[in-house]
Amino acid sequence: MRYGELADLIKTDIDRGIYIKTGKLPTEEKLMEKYGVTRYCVRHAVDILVGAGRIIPIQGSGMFVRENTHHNCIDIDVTRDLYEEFKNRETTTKIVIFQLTAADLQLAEKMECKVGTSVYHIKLQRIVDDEYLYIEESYYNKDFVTEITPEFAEKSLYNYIKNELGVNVGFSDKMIYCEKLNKENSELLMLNKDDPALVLESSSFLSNGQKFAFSKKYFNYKIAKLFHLSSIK
Amino acid sequence: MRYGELADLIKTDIDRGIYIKTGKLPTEEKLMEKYGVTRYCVRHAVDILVGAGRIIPIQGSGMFVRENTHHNCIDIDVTRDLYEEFKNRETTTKIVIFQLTAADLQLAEKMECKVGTSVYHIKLQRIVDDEYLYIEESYYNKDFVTEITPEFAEKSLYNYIKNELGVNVGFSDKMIYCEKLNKENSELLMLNKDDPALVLESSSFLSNGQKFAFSKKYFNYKIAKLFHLSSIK
DNA sequence: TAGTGGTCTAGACCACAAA
DNA sequence: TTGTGGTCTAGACCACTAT
Repeated sequence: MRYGELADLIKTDIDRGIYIKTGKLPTEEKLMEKYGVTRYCVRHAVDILVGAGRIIPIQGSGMFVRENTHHNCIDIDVTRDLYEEFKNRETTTKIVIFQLTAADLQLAEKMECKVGTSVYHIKLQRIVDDEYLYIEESYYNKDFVTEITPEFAEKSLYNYIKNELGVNVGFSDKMIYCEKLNKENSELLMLNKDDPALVLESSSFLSNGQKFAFSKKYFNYKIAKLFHLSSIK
Repeated sequence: MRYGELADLIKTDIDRGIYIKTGKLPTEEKLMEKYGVTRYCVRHAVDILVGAGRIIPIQGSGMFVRENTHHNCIDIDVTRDLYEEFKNRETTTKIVIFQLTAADLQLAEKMECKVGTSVYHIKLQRIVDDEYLYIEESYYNKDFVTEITPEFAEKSLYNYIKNELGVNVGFSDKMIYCEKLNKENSELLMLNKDDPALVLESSSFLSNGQKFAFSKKYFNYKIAKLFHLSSIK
């Protein structure tokens, strides 16, 4: 078994709550026995969950599980695929803009591509549990993301791009700030002009470093909270 | 050499720009030779920088360096010690509140401590390059953070707590959202009431899981941007 | 002192990218 | 095909926690 798979198994167990009583994982040795793997595999699997903030290992004491107490909050690292994140909730998507355009100077700069490159431009509203949670305006370089349809844009574009189009997603930069809503966007969020918005800008790159997407999400400041867990060295 | 030390060395080299020409690190083998360490050490050191988003390793191709293009932005993971982050810039701190109080019910809940526990309560303004960048209101459980003085509160409390008091800092939770400023805080940021604020709430825990600090930073929405780099598995 | 996680060695072979 | 990073083995010993 690969350590990535083991990490998924352990994460599933944690989410199922089977370690809630003790508050900690079995020892490394017991995990080795339980899954029939070597220590290498166990440690690397655990490392993944440590990086995600789900496990706090304490030398000499054990590997403590952090139950996720942040309900109704959005993990910064999953904002790439909020459709998936909200799959167990009542989610509606309304597409406001869906078009293929040629990049002008400004867009070309933002997308790090040549002027004139074909770029998908999508804008949508996401309503979760009857609340207007966020609006998203995104751009995809057609050289890499060759074919998008509105049907997929409504759902998980990330999954589609990665699995159907076989795009090699590598890494992403995120920027978080706050600004006053303009009239148009405020109406799309059922808020008032000049109300605050939590803005999350995201640039996505292929594993070879080429930028293939840029998106800007405007979260409803009344309900949206992002969270981020981290261990400190 | 420990892999943590090696990570620091490599990071320093990256920051000094010695890999700017090639855009990538030497191969693992060359790093092994250069520093006289084993592959274990090199890989673990690199892992740390990969986790921090500074290196993108591509199998078969090399370890590419991501130059940090986010000037004037604040890495989410360094918000624990912004004094250190801004040490090369003109930074002024004004303390608004500095007191030792007994936790009431509300504060006890926030600090996950007993009612009546002694808690430091500090509120300050941070002015960077003549701009009112943020205000911070923080609470420290005196059971763990035994002695704080205003002099240290003005500077790097994180360093002081970790190195002078020997507190075993383990991990932290962060929550990011957006709200309208009240009158008092808006004045401390030289903004207007009901202007937006980017809020970063942070809970800090000892490595044994006990909560020792809670803080809330209100960033000036006109100038503050947070960023976060991540690789995607 | 016993048990737990952390660091490290010295290898082997695999998977992927570029030439 | 070659060079690169990724996965893995089978150990050893260290550092810290709890008792």
